[in-house]
Amino acid sequence: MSDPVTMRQIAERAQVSIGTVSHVINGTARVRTKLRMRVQEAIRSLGFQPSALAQGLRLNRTKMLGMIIPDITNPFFPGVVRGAEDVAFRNSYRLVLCNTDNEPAKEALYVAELRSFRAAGLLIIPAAGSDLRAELSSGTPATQPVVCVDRCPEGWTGDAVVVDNEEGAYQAAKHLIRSGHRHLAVITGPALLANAIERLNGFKRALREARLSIASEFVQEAAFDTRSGYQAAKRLLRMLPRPTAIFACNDLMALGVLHALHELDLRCPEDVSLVGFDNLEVCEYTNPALTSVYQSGYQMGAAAAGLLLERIKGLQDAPRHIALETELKLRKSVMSIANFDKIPSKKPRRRSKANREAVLAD
Amino acid sequence: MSDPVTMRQIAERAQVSIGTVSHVINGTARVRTKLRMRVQEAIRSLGFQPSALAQGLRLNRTKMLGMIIPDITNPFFPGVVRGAEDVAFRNSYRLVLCNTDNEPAKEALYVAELRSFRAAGLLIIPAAGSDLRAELSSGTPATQPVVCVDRCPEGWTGDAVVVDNEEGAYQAAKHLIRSGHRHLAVITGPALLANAIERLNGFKRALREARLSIASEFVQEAAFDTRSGYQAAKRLLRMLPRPTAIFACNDLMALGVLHALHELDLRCPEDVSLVGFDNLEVCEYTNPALTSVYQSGYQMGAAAAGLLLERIKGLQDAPRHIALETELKLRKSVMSIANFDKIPSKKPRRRSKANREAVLAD
DNA sequence: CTCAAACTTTGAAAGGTTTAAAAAAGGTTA
DNA sequence: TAACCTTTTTTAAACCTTTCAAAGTTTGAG
Repeated sequence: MSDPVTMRQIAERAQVSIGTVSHVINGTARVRTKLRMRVQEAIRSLGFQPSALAQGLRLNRTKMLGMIIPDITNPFFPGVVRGAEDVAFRNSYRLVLCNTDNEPAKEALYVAELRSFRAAGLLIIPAAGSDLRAELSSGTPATQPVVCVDRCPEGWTGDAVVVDNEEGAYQAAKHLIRSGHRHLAVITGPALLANAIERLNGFKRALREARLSIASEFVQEAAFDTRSGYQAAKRLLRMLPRPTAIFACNDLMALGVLHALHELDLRCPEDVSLVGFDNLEVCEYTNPALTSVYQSGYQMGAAAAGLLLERIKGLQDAPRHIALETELKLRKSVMSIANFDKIPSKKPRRRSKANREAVLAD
Repeated sequence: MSDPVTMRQIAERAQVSIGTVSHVINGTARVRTKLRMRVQEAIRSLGFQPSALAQGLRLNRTKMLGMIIPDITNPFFPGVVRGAEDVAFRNSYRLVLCNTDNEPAKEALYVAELRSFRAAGLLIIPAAGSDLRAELSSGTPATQPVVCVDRCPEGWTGDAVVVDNEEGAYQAAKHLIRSGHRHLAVITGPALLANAIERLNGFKRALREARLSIASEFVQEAAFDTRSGYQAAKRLLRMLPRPTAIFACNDLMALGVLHALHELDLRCPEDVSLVGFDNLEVCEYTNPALTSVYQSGYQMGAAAAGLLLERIKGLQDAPRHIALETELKLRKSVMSIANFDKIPSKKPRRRSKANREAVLAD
């Protein structure tokens, strides 16, 4: 009742050696029916569960996958984690969750620890500015495969599962341009993050193709969170001429933009159109519902875990770089220029001039 | 470079026995300065990291905490997990994350596995209808403490960290009543979940105190998710007389209500007021911004992990039942009856009669 | 009926740590 | 300097599996 059952006890009960028990359990050798039955019966009646620790020690690897992410509290990541957990679970692997808060030091700590724990493999969404290669170089990568998820650190040549950020952003910008916008602004993520850069590149490509130029102050860097998105929006909306459309490189920042717009008494999409990236659930419920570039965190996590497990099972290919597709989800936050004359006049709830300036002065 | 450094190698390098190395590392015995220095130097130069597996096997416990939750994808849970991870991390414990999807079978599996893994303790948000006591009874609870989080299974007498659901719901209902509402409806969570029951009780207490009765069909059960909240709302909004206010026992269901309202061309809060529970981030961005009962998932997770760690360190108190406070966050989704005459008339965007009926028929 | 071949089963080591007990070293006193 | 007490260091077992090599058993052919 109190202490867990070990193979030794099974062996005693079944009157066989421990080795035989192991062979029955793992099918590592033929065992005559009679003994096999006895062992199975003993296992059933005593309720044996092998010690994962002893197994790990002996085999020099566990059934644990390390999942290192910036912050589970960021609504994009739970989907990724869940996708990974689901495929891990189906293969009887488990997930150790680690939040780095984007601090390379914490990331390095976790990597070292998971290695010492003989995690079977690592799924990593690298911290901004992390030097993953250095962190990994002190061990045997052959026995502990690593797959980068969502973004790669600079110079990463290993496996990775990401999303086609460039194309997604391109589609977003193109949609705005097609809708007649000519003064586009963009709020990018941290310049250290590969996905932020790719999205910016896609955005710029669409402008280039449309022969539009972009003033450098219309490219504002923020931190992929609501607060910094809000601040960046405040900066942008103060400019003259004001951009008529903003592409926020993720939805959290788009939320910040919405907040800023509201505070400045500007209407979306009548005064400023907005497109986000990620297509979080919240997009359906914002006011107005947010047009956004869909990417499936779940699929990304699942694909990454799938690839990682293949590597664990010994797959020896060249490193793979899997880029999932995105899809622009149209909602209500973009106004077509063709409709400009239909914009209803503003409601009188407009703030007093003094008040507005106060807000702008922020 | 390739294989991890073991104590044996440290011992060789420092010209001492393995036991001495262990004593230096753990401070389990006095070691003369000279040897101690040699050992420390060896550790430094070879870069030793103890094998958590070997330690776990020897000590019969690891530095892992099992965290079992229904689904990390539900936006309330990431905060809980993060709170737990933060305090675990500060105490050099790590978290193994397990999603049960509210399936007791999956929960039981995880519990058994984490036990076999010698997790130091378990943090569990029980699945609906789980019999945790049974799952736990087959092992030695003394060595593996368990803390229930967010809700307790029926008859649970162990440690728990929850929120004062009853009071939170009471405040929500009271707010609606004070605002002049008399036809209140409630969308509850699964009747198997303690927190759902408590919230319903709080709601009913407020009604009782105000000498209001509630028709049984104004109490609709849903599953704490958006979809079922939407369906419950559809049922409610079809009734005559229609409730003038709805209390949704969590925000996800409130989102569903918002969706239903929109589809039926009813306005919130002019036609129907709405209060949610959880105060998710999304409440700020919905249309209208959602009044909701705040509870801190982060604090709950942190408190639970704190208590669990105390138990792991040997605290022997009577079981604790910690209930955190809630706070009603007022936003725009509740209309005061005093303002009823100020409601602007509906805009002409109202659907045609035929269309409306089609929607109602759903 | 014997012997070899094929198949089963067992024994023991290994994996890396902790720790109780034994051994060794160092120090003190007579 | 011997005897004795402390303090320091080492030894070896234990934790629970897996697995290789060795020992044991069965089978079938001659």
